[in-house]
This record gives sequence, structure tokens and C-alpha cells, in this order.
Amino acid sequence: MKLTEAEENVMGYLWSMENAFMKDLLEAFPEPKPAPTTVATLLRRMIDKNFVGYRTYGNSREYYPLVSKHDYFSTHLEGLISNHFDSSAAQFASFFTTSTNLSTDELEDLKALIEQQLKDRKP
Amino acid sequence: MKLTEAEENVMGYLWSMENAFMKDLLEAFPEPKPAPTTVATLLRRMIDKNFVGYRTYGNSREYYPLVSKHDYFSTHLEGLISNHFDSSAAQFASFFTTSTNLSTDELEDLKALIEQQLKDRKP
DNA sequence: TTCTTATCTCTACATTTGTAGAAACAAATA
DNA sequence: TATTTGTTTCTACAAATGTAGAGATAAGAA
Repeated sequence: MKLTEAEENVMGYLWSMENAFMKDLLEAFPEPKPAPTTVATLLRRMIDKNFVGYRTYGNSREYYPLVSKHDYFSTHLEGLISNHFDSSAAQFASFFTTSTNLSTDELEDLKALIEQQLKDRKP
Repeated sequence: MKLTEAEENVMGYLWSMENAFMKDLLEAFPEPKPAPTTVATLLRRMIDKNFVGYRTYGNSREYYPLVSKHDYFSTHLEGLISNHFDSSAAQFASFFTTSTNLSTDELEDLKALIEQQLKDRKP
């Protein structure tokens, strides 16, 4: 199961806020804000898809993500890689470093990160 | 403009074949193959979106991509990063290395790739 | 030259997606 | 308590998407 574009957008807010009431979500949207009923519909669909949970407080709800951003994108990346990069994360990685414009500093950081990962695996 | 899932799939075949006739595309699909008219419809839509071009040979056509795989995914990755990783490719990179299960060898390769990039930049 | 086959266009239609109004309703407020 | 306000559900609907049949047509086979 996957989120649509509009749903993914709402999910983005939920991930950054951890949990939120309708009003918080509406505040988060930039102008022109969608109608509250639009957001409510998206939330309902996300609940049906088991991506969002909630706690009830009287008439309203506190929504929260049931899937972490990390898990979500990791699944997606996996799909992308398996569909278009011959199931090779390395191939994708190579594509990634050549296609994005990482600054030299960022490249250095990335290198350090990889070295760290390698070190962690060693023993 | 973006391709839909089904269109992206056809595009995948076009990218790997460089150019193809209807029969080539149909062969490429695994069973159960879609109806030829389905593929024709998708191609038509992709032509309308300017993602695919063709040369006419009598009644049939030789189709080819008008957008490279590299450009296509680079645009998409950019969108993903700007929408969900705070516009930071570095942040995404960090997510990527921790979320995909790159083998040690692949990590080594990636590291080498980055080192190469860094070297290329130095004057 | 007629028949067959592959391919194309046109049309169709169910499903999904984006968006939101109307009405119900609970909580806050007057 | 009556009213206002925010939130929810239900319903709706246009546009996009996935899928494919019917019929036209050109190329190749008989």
C-alpha cells in the first residue's frame, strides 16, 4: 500500500510534528490552505490504509503516524531500486552521487559517514 | 509533468532497449502481458507528455525515449529531497546509507566513488 | 489481389485521486 | 441554556489512471 502525493504531503507534517490536531495541520499548510474537509478526507484515507492512528478527545482527534518516515522512504527507495536500478543499491548510489549536486563539504561528510559504517561492521 | 506508474514501467523498457517497436515492448513484458491496446494507450499518453518520440514505418512506429533515465530520476530525486529531506541531499545521502543494506564491498565501492569525485574537484 | 496479422486510433469504463460542500455534533462561550 | 466554532462523517464530483474492446489500416503472406 502506498500514499498518494496529497496524502504524502500531510504525512510530512505528521512526521515533523510527531502528532497533531486538525488545527495544527491546517496551520502547517502554506497559503492557500486546503479546506478542512479536504484534510479530513485525506486523514480518513490514511487511517484506512493504516498509515495514521489517532487518540480521541471529545469530538476531535490527535493524529499520529503509524509508519516512520525512515521505514516509509526506505521501502520506497527499495522499490525504486528494484524497479529501475537492477536491484542494485550500489548502482543507485553511484547514480545519486553523480546526479545530485553535493557540495564538497557534503561529500566529505558522506565519506566520513561511510567510513563510520565500515568501521562499525569490521570486528 | 510526471509519468504514472504504468507509464514509468513502459519507460523502463524503452530506456533499456533504446528504441523499440510495439512487438518488442510486448515481448519485454512478463506474463501476464497487457493487451497491446493498453500499451498503445500508455505510449500515446507518453507521447502527449513529451516523454516519448517515434519514427513511423508504414503502419507501425519505432518508439524511443525523449528523456534520459538519468535526467528523469535526477529530477525526481530532487523533488523527493526538496519535499522530504529539507532540500538537503546530504541528509538524504545519510538516510540512504543507513536504510539500504549495502554490502561491505558496495560500501567500499561507494567510498571509492566519492573519493574520486572529491579528487576530480580539487584543482 | 485477396486474406491475415500487427498496430494504431477512438471510445469506454471502473477505480483512484484531489478537492470540498452539507450536515451532524461536541466543546467552548455567551 | 443557547449559540458559536472547530471537527468529523457522508456524499459528490471532476480529473487522472489502468485497462482494454471495436474498428480502421498498412504490410506481408497466400
